[in-house]
Amino acid sequence: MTSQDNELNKIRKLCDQAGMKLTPQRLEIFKEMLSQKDHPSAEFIFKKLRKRLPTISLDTVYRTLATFDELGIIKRLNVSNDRTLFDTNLEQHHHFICTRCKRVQDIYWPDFDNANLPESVSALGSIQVRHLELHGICNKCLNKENKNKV
Amino acid sequence: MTSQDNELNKIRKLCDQAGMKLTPQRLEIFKEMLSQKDHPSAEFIFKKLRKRLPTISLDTVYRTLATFDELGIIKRLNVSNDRTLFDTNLEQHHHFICTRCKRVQDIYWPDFDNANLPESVSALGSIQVRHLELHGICNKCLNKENKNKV
DNA sequence: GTTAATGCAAACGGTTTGCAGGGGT
DNA sequence: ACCCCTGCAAACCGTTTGCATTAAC
Repeated sequence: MTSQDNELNKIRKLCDQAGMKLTPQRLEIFKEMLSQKDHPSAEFIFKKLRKRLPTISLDTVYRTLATFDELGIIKRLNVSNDRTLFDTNLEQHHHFICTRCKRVQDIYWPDFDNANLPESVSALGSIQVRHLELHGICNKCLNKENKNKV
Repeated sequence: MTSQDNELNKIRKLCDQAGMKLTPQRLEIFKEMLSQKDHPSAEFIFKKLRKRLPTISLDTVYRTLATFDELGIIKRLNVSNDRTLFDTNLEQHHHFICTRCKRVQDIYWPDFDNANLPESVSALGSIQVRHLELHGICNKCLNKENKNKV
């Protein structure tokens, strides 16, 4: 069984369970999302897919991503003020956001995930998600900066 | 010297240093922001101020908050998808966001602020800001829930 | 008097929605 | 055959901007 078949089975099962039709658009959006290692916006997915599916519309991408988010297949991110990003990585992880190029990189820090919260914090309510956002300048941008100086 | 005078001196100095005029709108927006313990939106400030300054416009509030943000007097928050919130708390702190009522509470956790980042994380670039977002249900909403059950 | 800030209204841009036609089951 | 999904276009809504007027310096 190829990984293509695997993906197809996965999304077929997911649509089935949710009582949704498996349309070519949903399938392609699903595949495109999985192929993205970073955190694409709806518009990015739309532009990539238009090459394969010339008639696909941006609002279908939005609708589908919203549905996938509700089903828990992907997650909406709040990291940017201007456009919503989507995350296909469902593992517990955090983000490093470059203030220069806006790239969002995944971070894993299990020791922090497992650390106890201070009493003063856990007393505020029932805490379900802990998400760390680091902001700074990524190596790629730092290197560019150094090259310009020389 | 009253705290009113203190505030007035502070904002007067800030405007002066930035070569900005001290207008009644700026003064009142500044005062209103300081009086807010939570994280108001531009529209919230606008609505509160309209009682005192009936002719103030929403875009002046936006412009002023943007200016204050650039001057470092306040900070923009990215925590909500729908509206931008502003934070007057300049101390290093984090946020607990109630998924039910959307209230944003400040969190202090100096041990975490001072903890070393894992090598795999610090190697990604120059990290300047660490901001933790906890999501869950705040006590106020939990209490409401319990009352409804009884 | 000079210059920057305000208020108005209109633009903007990302996202959502109503609707009619089309495609999956 | 049924009904959900799509594509189109228009609405939506928070935010920004151009411009003439006004007010701070």
